[in-house]
Amino acid sequence: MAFVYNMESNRSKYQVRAAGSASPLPDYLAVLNPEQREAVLHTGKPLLILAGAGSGKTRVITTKIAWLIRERGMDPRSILAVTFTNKAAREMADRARLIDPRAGDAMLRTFHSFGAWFLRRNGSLAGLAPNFVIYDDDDTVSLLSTLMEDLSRAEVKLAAQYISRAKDYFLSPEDPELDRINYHREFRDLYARYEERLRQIGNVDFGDLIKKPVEILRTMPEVARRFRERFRVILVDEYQDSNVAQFALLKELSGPETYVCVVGDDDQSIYRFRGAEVRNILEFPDRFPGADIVRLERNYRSTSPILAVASSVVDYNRGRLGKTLRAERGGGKTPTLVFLPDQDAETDFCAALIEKSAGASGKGAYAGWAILYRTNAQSLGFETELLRRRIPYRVVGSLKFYEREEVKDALALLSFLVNPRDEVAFRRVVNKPARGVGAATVDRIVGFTSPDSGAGGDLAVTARRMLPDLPAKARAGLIAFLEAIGSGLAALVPEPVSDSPAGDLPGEELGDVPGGKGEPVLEQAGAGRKPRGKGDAPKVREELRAGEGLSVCVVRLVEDSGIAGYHLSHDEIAGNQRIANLQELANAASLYPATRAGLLDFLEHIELDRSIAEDAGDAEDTVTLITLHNTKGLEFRRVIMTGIEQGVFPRDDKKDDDLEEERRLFYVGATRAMDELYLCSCARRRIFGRTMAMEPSIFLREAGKSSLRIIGDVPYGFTRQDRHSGGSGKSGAGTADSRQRRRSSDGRWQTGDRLFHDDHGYGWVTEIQEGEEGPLVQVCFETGRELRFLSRHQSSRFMKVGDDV
DNA sequence: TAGTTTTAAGTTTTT
DNA sequence: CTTAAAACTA
Repeated sequence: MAFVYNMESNRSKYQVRAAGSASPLPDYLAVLNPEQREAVLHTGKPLLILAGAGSGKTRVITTKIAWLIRERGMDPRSILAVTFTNKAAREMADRARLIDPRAGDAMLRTFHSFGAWFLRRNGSLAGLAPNFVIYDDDDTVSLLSTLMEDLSRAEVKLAAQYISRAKDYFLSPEDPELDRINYHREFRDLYARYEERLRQIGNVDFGDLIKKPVEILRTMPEVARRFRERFRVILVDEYQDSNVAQFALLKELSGPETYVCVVGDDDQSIYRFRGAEVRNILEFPDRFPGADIVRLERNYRSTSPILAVASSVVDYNRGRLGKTLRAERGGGKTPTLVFLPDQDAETDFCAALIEKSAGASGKGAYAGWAILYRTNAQSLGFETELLRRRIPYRVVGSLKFYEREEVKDALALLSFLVNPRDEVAFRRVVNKPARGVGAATVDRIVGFTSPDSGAGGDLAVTARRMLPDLPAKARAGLIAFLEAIGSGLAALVPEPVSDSPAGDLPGEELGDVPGGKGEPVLEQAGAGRKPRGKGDAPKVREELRAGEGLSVCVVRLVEDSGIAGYHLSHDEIAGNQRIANLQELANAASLYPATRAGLLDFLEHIELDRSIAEDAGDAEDTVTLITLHNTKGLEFRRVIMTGIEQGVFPRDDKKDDDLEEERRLFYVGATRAMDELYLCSCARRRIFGRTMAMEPSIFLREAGKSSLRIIGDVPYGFTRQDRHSGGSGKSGAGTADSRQRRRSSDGRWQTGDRLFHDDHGYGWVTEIQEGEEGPLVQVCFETGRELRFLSRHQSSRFMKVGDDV
């Protein structure tokens, strides 16, 4: 059987034959190195693949999928491969299909997308209707704020984070272990009430997409059995980023017969802050007894000087599985460390460097460059400078399309259409534009809508029933809203169509939705029938055009609800852009059928994949601006890491485990570079509009100055002190020293010192405590306020003044 | 209640 | 500095 395997020609040198083997290996296996091949051909026991950066991890997974189908006669549909990002899932599917087209039938999804798929089919076992909508973090906060009215938004956000973390750790409100997340009684109650409310509404949050499937699998052995029969092979990518709940899901899905293979790199674990549990990978051999480990330690991406710098930094971490990455590429340029006076000089340096190099090389040269930074906010300066020099660029990951107000409004309308129990969506749009339906009315409606009120929790039904009892103004407004919803509903083709563009496997015999999908969710009688054109739903010029499929529904909802008109009239300048965004949303919807199922599918895809389709993105010759986190899995010929200063990278509140995570982030960033690596560090930086003095990041010292070509004004003390001999894991010593120095040069604070603070005016020091984070200065201001400061953090905000002032 | 002004607060990272 | 939330006024 002939097949075509696309591969870069320079890899042909790996086309070897297996030693001692009489028959030649097929090409797609011959290109692998011995360790890679061992990983691909491994069977029978659980397998942990420790894959260093650039060691051909994706190739191994995709090849393994193809090999299982091709050589082991495995049904593609019995293979499940989970990743963490949609991009990774797509890439994996594409590459696996290149080796064998049948791989397209394997289930390749993100953890969350798999969870949603599972719940659509089996959620009813946990009391979840199949028409649930997925709440994002914003919606979660909105819902939570209705449960804790007297708290500020910031406090609600914090609570939402705790709940999200609790679910990451597979902790329910009644779990004793919940104390580890937050030991307050109130939190436990709040969490319980939130869960109850979510259940009544019939929606799920992100955490539920993992947690609920585990609960179902644990309590229903026959469901678990069915899934274990279905999926004989489970592959997990980026395993170091999995959390406790995801581990539990993996455990429940895998029986004694299941072949489990996880791939990861403990040095690239950078999502601890959102619940990733590095121990999942560290303890894999214990949790899956008899597991084999294959190490992929040959790096094909970076030249050895680059790898040396990256490894040197991450070597300072303790608690690693430990592996030695070897560069297969010899030679190469020494990475450059650039000391710059300030961030303007930094942007200028980067732009000039790229201009000089790429401008001269011509075609395709810009695409080789990437500028990396710690926080999204840092991208602004680079954008303006690149724009000024007419250097083409693209910013990865900062497209907040689905977070825009008008888009969220439209999505809320659509969500409500699908699930009229959705309180969050209802509150968001029922009085937008203002229709006289105030908070009092909304609270009344929501209050009357209990699950057993006969309306089944349906807010639209309750609202309609309450119409006669409402004041005229509110009544008229509510009618207008219900009409708009009815109008959107009328745009849907009534008969249930079960196909979806999402590529769900056809003929899914595994746990089909009970009762079918055609169940009416919203009564279509009354308001929706009313002919339009009464003037209460003004057409928004010809700005919005409905195309195919679901876009008809989107456009009609947006126009008839008055959302489009609201945004257009509200802000003349931004309005047109907002209409354009709504149009883009409608365009995206046009790919889906105008059915209830299509709408559900559309919403699910938006919730789970926020990245906007970058079809042409790969082909374009542009510089990439990207956060360090977002670079994982990517590679560039030339990489500039910027803002490598204490306080920025690492952030200065990081210590111990968090600091180690930052160090891994450095490792991830540096190992993206194939040919050239530049590290930038500024002496001054504007933070909150204030210019602050910065120190070089401790990571720069850890990189080893002898491994770097250093240019620019080297800060005092940088070259003098080299890294500690022996290279022990003692991190943070350098920071402590420098803090000490800076503090003493300012002069220590004493009780009675008078000072001036930019925001609070004059005051005097009343007390000094030695806090964990340095001296804690208590100040009494002339305004009467008493405040405490960490002198280390705030030193530039207040200054000592003499007695004469 | 809606829209405005004032104040404060915060800048990781994401499915 | 930018943005979001609280407070205020018409």
